[in-house]
Amino acid sequence: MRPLFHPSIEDVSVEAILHALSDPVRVAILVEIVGAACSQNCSNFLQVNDKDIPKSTLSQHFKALREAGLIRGERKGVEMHNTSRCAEIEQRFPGLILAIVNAHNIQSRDRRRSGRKRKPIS
Amino acid sequence: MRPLFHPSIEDVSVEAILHALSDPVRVAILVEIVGAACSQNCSNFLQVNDKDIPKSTLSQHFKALREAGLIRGERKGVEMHNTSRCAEIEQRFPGLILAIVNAHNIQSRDRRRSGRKRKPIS
DNA sequence: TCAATAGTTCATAAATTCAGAACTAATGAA
DNA sequence: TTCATTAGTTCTGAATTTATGAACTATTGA
Repeated sequence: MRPLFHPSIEDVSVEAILHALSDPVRVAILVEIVGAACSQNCSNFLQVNDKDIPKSTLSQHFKALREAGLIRGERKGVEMHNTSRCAEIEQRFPGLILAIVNAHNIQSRDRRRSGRKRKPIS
Repeated sequence: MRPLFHPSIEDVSVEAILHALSDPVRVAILVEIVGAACSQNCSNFLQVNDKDIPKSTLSQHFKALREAGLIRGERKGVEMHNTSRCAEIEQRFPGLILAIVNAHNIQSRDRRRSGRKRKPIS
């Protein structure tokens, strides 16, 4: 299988980062990968924000994150190990990822408070 | 003519902001509006980064920026006065716009240094 | 009333995204 | 080896989004 493409850090563009993170599923994936102690495989995300994501779609989302330079994916046996490249990006664009993740957190908190997206009491 | 739509600040979403600013023309417009002492009309941007932008396209770009909550547009006689809403957004998502504009500046500087996008010596 | 200016809307072609189906690659068991 | 399983990618067509020329609207000034 052909090796996955990863841009070198100097080829990472702000446009690509912003585009990648303008999708709520991709932000959720990145936040999870950043926060996790160990690398994450794709199948951990077949459910995101209470929504089922088909695995072909998920694969495209991971590709988008990889090609934007936000994560690194390494095939380890049968599964993929995904790790964040945020430290490199922090070097190149200081404060960018933090500000975006932070803004997303503020938004989620506000939405919870105002009662949007609340799970129905089953 | 029907009045232009502007979202209230609590309806502004991170996704919409990031999507709006994932386009280089729109970032350039926003940066210009933020940096300008007075409000800017659309026709100031028929050329952006040495590229001609058709006015219908430009109109859509301004609409995208308005509907993302990044700028406010007011019709003043025959032309439109566009002003930034960054102060409001700073209240809601501290540091976000600054980090993005900053990252774009770093990228432009790097590109100039590495010789990309250099105008041919005519 | 007419022409000029500034910008929007419409229509359609081009590009992008989504998701099911088929495929590939690695592993483990028989 | 061969088969089944698991994890993920690629293919393909449908749906959505974007870009832009052409037509349109609104305001101003002559």
